[in-house]
Amino acid sequence: MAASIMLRPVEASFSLKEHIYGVLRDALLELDVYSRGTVLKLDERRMAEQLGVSRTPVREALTRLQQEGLVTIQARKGVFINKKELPETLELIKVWAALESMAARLACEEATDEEIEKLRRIAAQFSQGRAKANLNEYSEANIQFHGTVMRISGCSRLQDLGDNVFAHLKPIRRRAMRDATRTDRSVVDHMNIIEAIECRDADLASQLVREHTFRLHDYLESEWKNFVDSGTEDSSA
Amino acid sequence: MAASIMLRPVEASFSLKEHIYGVLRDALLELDVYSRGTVLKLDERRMAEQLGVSRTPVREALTRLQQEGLVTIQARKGVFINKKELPETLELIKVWAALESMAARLACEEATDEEIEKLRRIAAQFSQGRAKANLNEYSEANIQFHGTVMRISGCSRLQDLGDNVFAHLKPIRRRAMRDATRTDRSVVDHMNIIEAIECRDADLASQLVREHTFRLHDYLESEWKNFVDSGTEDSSA
DNA sequence: CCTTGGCATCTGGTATACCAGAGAAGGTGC
DNA sequence: GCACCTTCTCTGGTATACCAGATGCCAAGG
Repeated sequence: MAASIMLRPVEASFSLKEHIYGVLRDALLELDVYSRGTVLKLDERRMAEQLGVSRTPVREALTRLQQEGLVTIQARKGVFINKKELPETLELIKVWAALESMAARLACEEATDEEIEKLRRIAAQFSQGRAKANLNEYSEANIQFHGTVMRISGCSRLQDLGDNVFAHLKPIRRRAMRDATRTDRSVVDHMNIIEAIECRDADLASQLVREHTFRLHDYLESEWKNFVDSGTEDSSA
Repeated sequence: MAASIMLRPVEASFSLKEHIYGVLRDALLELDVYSRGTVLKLDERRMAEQLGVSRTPVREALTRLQQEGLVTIQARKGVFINKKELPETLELIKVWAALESMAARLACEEATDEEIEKLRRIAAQFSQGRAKANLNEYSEANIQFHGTVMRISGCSRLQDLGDNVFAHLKPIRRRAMRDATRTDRSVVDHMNIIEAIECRDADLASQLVREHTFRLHDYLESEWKNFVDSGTEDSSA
């Protein structure tokens, strides 16, 4: 006792391996792999040195990153950042559509009135006008919206996988956000989705989410060239 | 020039880490975690010794296995096999339903006539009667069927995730296979799914696959107690 | 100038040593 | 006999040393 100062327990089971995994992952997801000149090769030793740790935790992190699809490790060659080209990106979107449309379906059964209210609140943060005015804010609300749908589904596995896919698409979403036409459409979509969930219309909610996501799919399919910096002649095979 | 003998490249980059990952994964998936008395704790050192390698490749494999959800690594405690209880299993099935119903939808657009023919051939391997007569054979064809639908979708990411989920459900499927009533129903379902794909009816195909998968969901929900050996008092929280 | 063989070097893979937390076992004092 | 404290051991985490394949440079030979 004695004075009984409050000490919050040190973050339980902190480990370098975990920490470094997070750092690398964030860095990779934030990295603009589409601009020219981005270095695609990583160096275990250099990274370990920069982080002030040995190679071991770095390697464990890289192994996980590889399994997650962010990098490719080639024996005695090196670690390479997986540059996402159009086909991979479109596949990710399809997976995302699969997961979130199922989440919306489940949400129709599981959602409480409070949860639906929360969705409304998130969506209400941006009218069509405000969305265009403050893209960052809108982007944040957008992420929250989709995350909330996933959570309401009550299926944590669905949510985890969805978050993962979502993270991979983050750089893309950031770039796609600029298009004002899409923003408007997106706001309307969200409202319709909420209504479908409120009506407990699982088929409709599922369909709306799927169509909403596929709009991003089709948009990218036609506008991809504007996403990679002009003049990139990298795509060989 | 000059004779030009054909030489196939030696097996590309074999590594212990990869091999051990496969071995452990297969062992874990094959392991009957539902019977009493199954040891849930693993020992890095013992495993490394048994496999005749150092701890390093074993640890890398375990890290990947953890990310995959098969084991949980607790610092200074041990590595534990993740015993799948009913809730987790039901979540897996929902994810599976999400992935495969999307795959069926995509298959309606992508499938060539040959691919549909292949589906028919797989399904034709077992009539309702033969399915019951030879469960192993039916099981194999069943796996092939679902795998083929995923592949036809043309979305490799969908396929990979699906395979992974499918693998986790393998022990469950094996046990659920015994129920003759379900077998009959399953055969009919598959035929209907093929027809929907052939008619390019994406909504229908998607719906049929989803309902087919959810039949397993509901079945487990009601029959789970018969899957774990009677008398297991393990489920605490 | 082009080919070719060898060497220097870079990179991930593997083995091993050591660390510290967690838990159980056993001893000690009441 | 019971509670508490010490200590011992087991476990994963981390650092480090060494290995072998992959690559590229460079020089010798045609």
